[in-house]
Amino acid sequence: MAGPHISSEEETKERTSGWIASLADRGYRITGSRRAVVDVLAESGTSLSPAEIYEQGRAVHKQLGLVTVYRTLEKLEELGLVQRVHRPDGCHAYIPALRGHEHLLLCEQCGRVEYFRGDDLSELSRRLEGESGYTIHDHWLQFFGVCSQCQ
Amino acid sequence: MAGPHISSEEETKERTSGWIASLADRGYRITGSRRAVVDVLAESGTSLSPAEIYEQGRAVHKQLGLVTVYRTLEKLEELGLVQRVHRPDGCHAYIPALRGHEHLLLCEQCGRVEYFRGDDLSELSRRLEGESGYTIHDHWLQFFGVCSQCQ
DNA sequence: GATATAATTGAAAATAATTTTCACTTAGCG
DNA sequence: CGCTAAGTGAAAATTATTTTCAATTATATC
Ligand SMILES: [Mn+2]
Ligand SMILES: [Mn+2]
Ligand SMILES: [Zn+2]
Ligand SMILES: [Zn+2]
Repeated sequence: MAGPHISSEEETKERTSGWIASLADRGYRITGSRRAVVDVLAESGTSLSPAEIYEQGRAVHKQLGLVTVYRTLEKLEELGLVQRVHRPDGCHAYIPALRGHEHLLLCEQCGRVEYFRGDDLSELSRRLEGESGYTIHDHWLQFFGVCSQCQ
Repeated sequence: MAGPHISSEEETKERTSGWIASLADRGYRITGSRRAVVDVLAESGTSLSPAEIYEQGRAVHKQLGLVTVYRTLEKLEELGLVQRVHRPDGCHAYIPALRGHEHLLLCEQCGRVEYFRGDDLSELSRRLEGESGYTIHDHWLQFFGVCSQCQ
């Protein structure tokens, strides 16, 4: 059971090419604008809003439009590659999506995002089902704190 | 350790008067508009968006304005009495705030909200602190399912 | 490599959600 | 009762997002 882990440069490069391949597989064309959005978000260790992706993406592809950032996020989300992060201070930023049974550890200062596995909430879940009469399908678990860089 | 629990009519009445008292204590005036917003949200078993509060609130106080709904929510939030709920499908709805160490169980169908206690994530939290170098301050835990009514 | 064509683009316009402005009203104190 | 600062709703302004549209371009086919 591996602990939370900042993605290495290797891994983010793989993520970038994987997302590009997924877009192509689905029949979407690979354009400079889409490449820019993918590059920026796949290689970011922190969550980014559409406006931030736009800003950073223009460094890669200067004619990038904000509209295309929205449109590309929509497609990446549909492919299950990115998702919104929910935070107390706002939920309009995106991250590489959780894969399988994963949860988040978030830095309150810098927005850094880490992924972890290995929680076991099945007992609690069963207890709640019994007490409430709900059929439980899913859960979210997020920890908030300050990363070592920010301390 | 009590299980999750739909608030009784008694309890929601108390919540309503408690919120009104808190607003008054803080020096805010008690108006028909504020009363309407408080009534609607304090007595609701489901999360409500500002527009829904506005709509329901007009049944209580017909000249209520949407602006005042926003302004009242802002004050109730500042007093720690209400908070936004975060859901996969959107985070613009409000609920009576969690009190102390509580978490949510949400119905995916009807929006019903239940509160529970008694999770223990301290071991997991310590493990993550050790592995990540973060100092963890807080966590969110939410279960999603279908309530007994909706099944 | 050239060509055809449907997908994609960015700018501008439209829409939706929220906030601000403002002239009028009123809750709550004396 | 009055006084007055706080609060109101309508309308305007702002912000985030989506839609429209004419021009461009990625890719399949030759
Ligand atoms: Mn889990
Ligand atoms: Mn907890
Ligand atoms: Zn940090
Ligand atoms: Zn339900």
